[in-house]
Amino acid sequence: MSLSPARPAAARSVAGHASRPDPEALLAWYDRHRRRLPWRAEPGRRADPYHVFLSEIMLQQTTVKAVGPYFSAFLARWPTVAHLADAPLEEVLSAWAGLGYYARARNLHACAKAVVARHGGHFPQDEAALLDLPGIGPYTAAAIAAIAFDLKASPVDGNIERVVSRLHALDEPLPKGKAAIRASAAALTPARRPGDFAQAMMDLGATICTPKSPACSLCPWMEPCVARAAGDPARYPVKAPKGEKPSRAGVAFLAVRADGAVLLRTRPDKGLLAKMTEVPSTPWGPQPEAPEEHAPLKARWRLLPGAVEHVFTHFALTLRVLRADLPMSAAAPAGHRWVAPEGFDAEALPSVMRKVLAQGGIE
DNA sequence: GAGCCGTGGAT
DNA sequence: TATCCAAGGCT
Repeated sequence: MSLSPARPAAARSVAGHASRPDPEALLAWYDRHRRRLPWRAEPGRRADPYHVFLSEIMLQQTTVKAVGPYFSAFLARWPTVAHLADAPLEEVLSAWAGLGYYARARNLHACAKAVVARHGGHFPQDEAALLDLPGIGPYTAAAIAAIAFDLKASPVDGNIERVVSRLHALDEPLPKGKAAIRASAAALTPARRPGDFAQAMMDLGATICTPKSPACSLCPWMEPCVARAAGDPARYPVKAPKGEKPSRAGVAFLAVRADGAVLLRTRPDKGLLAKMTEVPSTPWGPQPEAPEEHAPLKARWRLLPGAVEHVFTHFALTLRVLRADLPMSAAAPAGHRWVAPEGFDAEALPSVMRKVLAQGGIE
């Protein structure tokens, strides 16, 4: 790719030519408007690498608002990476329940163990070594390197993709166009305050350069922005069209014992909701299956009114719920267990299963 | 490279 | 209601 020749930072636009975006202008904006977030250090200081790591994993495809309470809870329960490494995986999964993308929780735990085993409990100050850790990909490795250690790294998340593609009017559809965006982002990154620069880019994307109707008049880079000059910044980033989302259906078996305990089991080690807790059900397929042969135990099953609707990343699920009330003498079948509602918080119950329980009036 | 992997809020 | 999307990574 070709870069425009370097010009003094103070250069102003010549007729028809936008000036080069000035990193210092963005940093000055950041110093005035930076968001206060639980995982961020005070201005002028570096954040704890463990805090940066924990927040970055939680923030993958997840909103700041959703992460807040989970971040606080994890930090209170496991104050250091060594504490997290020593925790049982089941406890980490139950603490993560509700946040989604559960492979992150399994990798978070594996990563904590690896940091202790490989690096003596300290995160390596090296992008390549960070990238080698489980659950840490190109974005997160660069983010930790930049934010925790102020190394000259260029994380590219959804915010930065948007900012950079607009800045240069890069219109090659994603994901193919990501290479050019990454190169542009790297070229923009200054040697001074690279960590603040990365966070400034993300804050800019989150608050000014938003997906729809961006607030260009408030943007420190309004003048050099090519998309803004062209009049339609919201067109960027251009994305490849996505396919249809299929539907699946199933029937869940809500067995309730006389004392209120519910029959639960743990999902398989791999695939959707791996190792999470579930209410037993038929397989989820394109067409609902006959429930009889899938019931966990013999009982008088009654169909509850309504259905549970839940949308996963790549399919939509409709779950009808059968309920049966069992006596105290009912034994849990192999692989199943009775769990009282008071014990739900200690279970790794994903949201879809909370919905199933709620359908039976249980919570 | 493309499919898999959650959830909830905004528009 | 439908669609998008939010600090992506793994296989």
